[in-house]
Amino acid sequence: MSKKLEIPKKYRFTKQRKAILEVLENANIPIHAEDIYLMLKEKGMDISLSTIYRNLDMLVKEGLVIKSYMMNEDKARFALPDKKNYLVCEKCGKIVIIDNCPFDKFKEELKEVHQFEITGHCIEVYGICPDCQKTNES
Amino acid sequence: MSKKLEIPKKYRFTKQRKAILEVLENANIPIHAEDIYLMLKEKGMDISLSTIYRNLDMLVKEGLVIKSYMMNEDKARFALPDKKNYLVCEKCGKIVIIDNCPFDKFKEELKEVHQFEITGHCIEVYGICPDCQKTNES
DNA sequence: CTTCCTGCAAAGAGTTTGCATCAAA
DNA sequence: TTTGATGCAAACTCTTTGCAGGAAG
Repeated sequence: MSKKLEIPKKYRFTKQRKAILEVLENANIPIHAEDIYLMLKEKGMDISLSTIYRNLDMLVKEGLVIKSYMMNEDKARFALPDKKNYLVCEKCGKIVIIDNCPFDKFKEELKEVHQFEITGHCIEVYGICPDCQKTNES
Repeated sequence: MSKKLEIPKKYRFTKQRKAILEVLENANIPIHAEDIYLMLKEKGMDISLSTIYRNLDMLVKEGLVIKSYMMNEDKARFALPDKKNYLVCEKCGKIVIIDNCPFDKFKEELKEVHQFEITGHCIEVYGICPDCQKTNES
């Protein structure tokens, strides 16, 4: 489905970069820079947060990674492009990825109305997840 | 179209709050806290940034204002709910509000697939605006 | 070898908080 | 009056940057 992530040849293939990419590939929701840091620390890797930020910046610049912020959170989340559309439960914070995003029709309409040449999008939807609908305690 | 903004009665109606709301009502795109600060300063009002942040927090908590972050920007933007869906030009940064968001059909589909009770959404679309399409200099 | 990358520590930027004062109600 | 709201300055958190040492090619 999603093509394998490749670091452009103009960058060196260091073990830190490799590790960061692996974490992103295994994550199934957008995660924080610090999550990556902690996961790698836990695996016994000695990496610094600034290395993670520097590499995430590079990946975002290259279009390989999507950076986003969730409502009422003030730290960035990072994910591979196929995880950029998500549902968030307002009660428990659970995140569910929306795949097969039916956004393309919408995109056509937008293109005509605003004459923008559309290059990308990011959709964030809020709601109450099935579990939280059951437990009706605020 | 959009209903008049009302501060819930449990809060006092101070001149600072009134001023902040006015700025948000007059803004036609999501703006930064500092934009509000500068606009009010310019009008001769003596207000502090922390008051602005405190009031924006309150407004967001009350659901009267939407907080969002734009890609490659690390400061929050605030807007009335009718301006939460927008197009951003990747070249010049121009922001165009999407109104009559054709998102409702999509919403139904999401509801069925994920069984979330949808309460809100925020769409960010990237592209190249008509002006930047003409001037083909990177 | 050369150049890019990393880790560390310090700096920056945006946002939040404590506290005394002020002003709605 | 009473109590919530403000302004100021200091504190915080996330992110970025400078620099010297390290590793990829």
